[in-house]
Amino acid sequence: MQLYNTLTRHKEEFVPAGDEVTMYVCGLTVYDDMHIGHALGTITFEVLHRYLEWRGYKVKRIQNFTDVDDKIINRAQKEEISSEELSQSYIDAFFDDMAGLNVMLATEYPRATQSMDQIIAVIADLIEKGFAYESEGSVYFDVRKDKTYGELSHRSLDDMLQGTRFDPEPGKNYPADFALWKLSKDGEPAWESPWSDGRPGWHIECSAMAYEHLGKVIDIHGGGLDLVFPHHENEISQSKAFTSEDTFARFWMHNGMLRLSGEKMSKSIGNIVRVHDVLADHSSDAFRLWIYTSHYRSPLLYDQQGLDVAERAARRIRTAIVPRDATSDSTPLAAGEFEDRFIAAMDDDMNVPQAMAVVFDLVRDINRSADAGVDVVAAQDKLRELTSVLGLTLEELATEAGDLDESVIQGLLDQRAESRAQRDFAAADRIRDELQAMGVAITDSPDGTTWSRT
RNA sequence: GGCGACGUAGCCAAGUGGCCUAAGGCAGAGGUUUGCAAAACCUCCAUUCGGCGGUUCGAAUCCGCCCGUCGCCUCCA
Repeated sequence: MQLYNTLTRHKEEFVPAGDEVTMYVCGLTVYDDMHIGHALGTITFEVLHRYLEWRGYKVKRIQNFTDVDDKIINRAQKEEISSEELSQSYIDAFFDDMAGLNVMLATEYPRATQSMDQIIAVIADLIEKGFAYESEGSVYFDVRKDKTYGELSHRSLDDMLQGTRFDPEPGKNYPADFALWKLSKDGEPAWESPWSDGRPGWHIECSAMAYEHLGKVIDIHGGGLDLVFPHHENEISQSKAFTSEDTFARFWMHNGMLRLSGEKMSKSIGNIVRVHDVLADHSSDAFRLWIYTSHYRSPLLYDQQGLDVAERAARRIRTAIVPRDATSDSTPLAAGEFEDRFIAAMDDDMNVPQAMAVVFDLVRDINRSADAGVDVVAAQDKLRELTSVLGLTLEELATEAGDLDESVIQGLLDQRAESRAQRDFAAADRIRDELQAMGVAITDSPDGTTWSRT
């Protein structure tokens, strides 16, 4: 499988270093609801996980929660609850959204606050090795000690300093140095350390947790494109300093940003669409199919209509797995060619849009063959298999009809069948409209009438 | 200012030197089927890939310039 590696800016053949694929994905800072940009990134790496497993690899995927951070502290103070309560409530919400999106969970979800011993040990080691220094109760990483600093974002320290958005902190020896440990003010969450009662900087938790759960060198490190600099750059630097290895992650993968009205969807800009809101009137399949129209490294523009379009596309796939009777003796439809094409697409840097094109080609072939009476059972099984690799459920969106008494629907259907038998089509159509208004779509066929939720 | 990405049909979007007279989804047109629908199936729907030059036997794909959009440059998925 070829994967694009941000480090080398090329697609490279991916082979795990050991028996299982080790994957670390930067997760959320839990101070607010999850928005669909977070879902885009999460699903990108979840699909990679599903695909690698389907191809026979064992995968260990770790996704962290940043549950100590200035924004969490501020928000908790505003709501007059503890930081723990606040972050826990958003972690709970996160798992609700994961279930709603049919996301296969990661192997583990470590939290910064539960990895404090490990974080402090790494920082102490970095000081001992001379890569970090203490200053006024805080600890900073000395980026000038790392001659390869900038290798991921492909820029030199000089380039970075030209950015001029540096707000030099008094304790730093050098503006580009970053905090490993921060002294906490009164009333802020704090952990005991050799340097002060404080809390970890943002970057160190990922290195410490990756090391703790996956080892010194990991196969794949993932996250959003906006994390390349400084977050992942700093992770590489401090991790290499700590482990003395010449690399931290063999592959760095970054997904494109979700945009809303031209701008990146971001909590700080405030142009947010919550996962929860999208799932209120769209199936997870529709959300995924919408995402799957574009490649994971491309930016994606939020589009309400795009979700509606995807809903119809989802229905098209669901229709193709409805059981069909074979009435012909001809050879059953084989799906091997489609599977080969699916694999070829996915092996090319997870080209999910291409893989979806294959899926839709299979859908057409199933419908065509089934109409001709050909046995499509095996092909339908293959369709289910391939779509499940992409996390599709092929289940209908539960709507108000879900709360309806099915006997009521059946009663109306019986009435309509009676009307049709008497060729009173006006009455039959009235009942059909009535059902439609309830969210029930009906389909007549020679074998009778079936219904589904819309 | 520095680094980088993108611009393909009405919309979304794949394709990055010949298999492209360019996937797939949605929308649209005609047809089959149906009491009528819906769904499904068949046919059609970009001689063309932001613009202008260049390299090449050959370019949507490589190079240059221009126009437009976006990301990162210590909050960010």
